[in-house]
Amino acid sequence: MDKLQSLRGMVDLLPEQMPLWQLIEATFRSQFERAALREIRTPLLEVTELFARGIGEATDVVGKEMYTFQDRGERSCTLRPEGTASVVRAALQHGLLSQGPQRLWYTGPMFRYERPQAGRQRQFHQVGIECLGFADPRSDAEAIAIAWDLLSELGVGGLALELNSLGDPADRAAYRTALVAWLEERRELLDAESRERISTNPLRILDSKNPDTQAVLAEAPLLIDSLSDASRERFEAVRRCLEALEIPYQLSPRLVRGLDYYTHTAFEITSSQLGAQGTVCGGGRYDGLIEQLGGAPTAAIGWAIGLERLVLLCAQRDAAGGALPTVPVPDVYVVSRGEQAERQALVLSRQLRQAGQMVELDLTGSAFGKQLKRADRCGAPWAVVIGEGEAEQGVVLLKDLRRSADSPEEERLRPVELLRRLGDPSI
RNA sequence: GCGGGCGUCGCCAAGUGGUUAAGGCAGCGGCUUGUGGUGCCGCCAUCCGGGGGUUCGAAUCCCCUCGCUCGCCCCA
Repeated sequence: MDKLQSLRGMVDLLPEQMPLWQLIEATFRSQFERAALREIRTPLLEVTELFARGIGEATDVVGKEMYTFQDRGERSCTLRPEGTASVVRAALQHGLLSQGPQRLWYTGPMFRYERPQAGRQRQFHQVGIECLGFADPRSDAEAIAIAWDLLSELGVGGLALELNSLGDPADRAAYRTALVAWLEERRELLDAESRERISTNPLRILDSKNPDTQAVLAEAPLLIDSLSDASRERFEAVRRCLEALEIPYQLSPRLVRGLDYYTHTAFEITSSQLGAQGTVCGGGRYDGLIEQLGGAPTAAIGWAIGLERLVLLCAQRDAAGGALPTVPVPDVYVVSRGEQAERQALVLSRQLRQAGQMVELDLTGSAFGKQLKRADRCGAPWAVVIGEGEAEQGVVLLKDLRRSADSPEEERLRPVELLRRLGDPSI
């Protein structure tokens, strides 16, 4: 295939798909506005070090999934694989946090060099929020509620909120020690990959998909049991808030997020309707990240939703209900023939647009029959026809395309009358 | 990085060794030089993702390669 085509995992969004995307975008904008979040936009390209330091050198994302290259100034640059590190960087760089806590949201493309599959591409889109400078357990619940309500408002079904607490770094270190000791005693019972991970990333073993390993793990110590009293109380406070909000959740003691910066509350919202990549929203608290990136110690919580996955869910919902948003159809289709008429049609189209109408102007110069056929097919309710005769008389022909064949409705009007007529919704 | 499935026109799709590769949709042109939804006619892949091989002969068999797709891993 020597035809030019997009890079692997980079997909085009075609006009037909855009109405659904726009509906989703409008929905989250409105949702965020009502929650007093403010939008922030950051560059797609950042210095590599931002992600190495923020997300963690040992993570899969940093270790093997980033688009990293040298720019012409010999700087190591990386296409952002997620939004949180960039938002924190921007907040620090511009001193946003010195103005108090910040509730921020963002959306845009992210890049991860992975093997594409259902619900996963190399360039994909996320929408997310980052609440910087909020430590109260209520902020965890508030953030989760915003995600939950957004998904509910979009009507996606089959959702489940999975919740866990990772504790603070000291809790995690204590747990890690306990878990490694426990695993070492049962090394022979684990699959090969999990055995490797005992030394590299033992917490991740808990996520193993291997059924035999899972059976062994059923008895493993739980992170929850290694939590300090303070961490445990904090987690319980978050749970009480969710209960007050009547947001159902299930505890997932095995839930370990893949980015190093998470602390305390970690959660995922999954859908049974997504195939293998079932997570539509993931997030949690990252109380250490801001300090890690050079700021003062600052508590924070955030999440991200994968838009391709959300679109998939909404499309399923709509396919079932039969109400996919569609591409808008013009109000008026303008047909003309003859040099003078064609020029008048051009001018009239602009006037109609300035008056707020959606206008498609036929520029083909083909026979009236052809132009009217296109007018009909495009779905517009009205056609305006300007021929040589009309052009000379300074009138236009307004045709009602929705009339049946036996009572063709057409009317000669002066352009000013036409503008008034089409501008009036009562016709 | 590792597995499975697939690859014929913009889209859907027949064809599975034999001379010119069905059909439908969309598109374009036409059917008494200016009037639409139907209808009719015509045009629209010298070529079957690409390369090599087997064969008298391949889109149909074999090999390689690229791509798409689903899954593993990981994540949103």
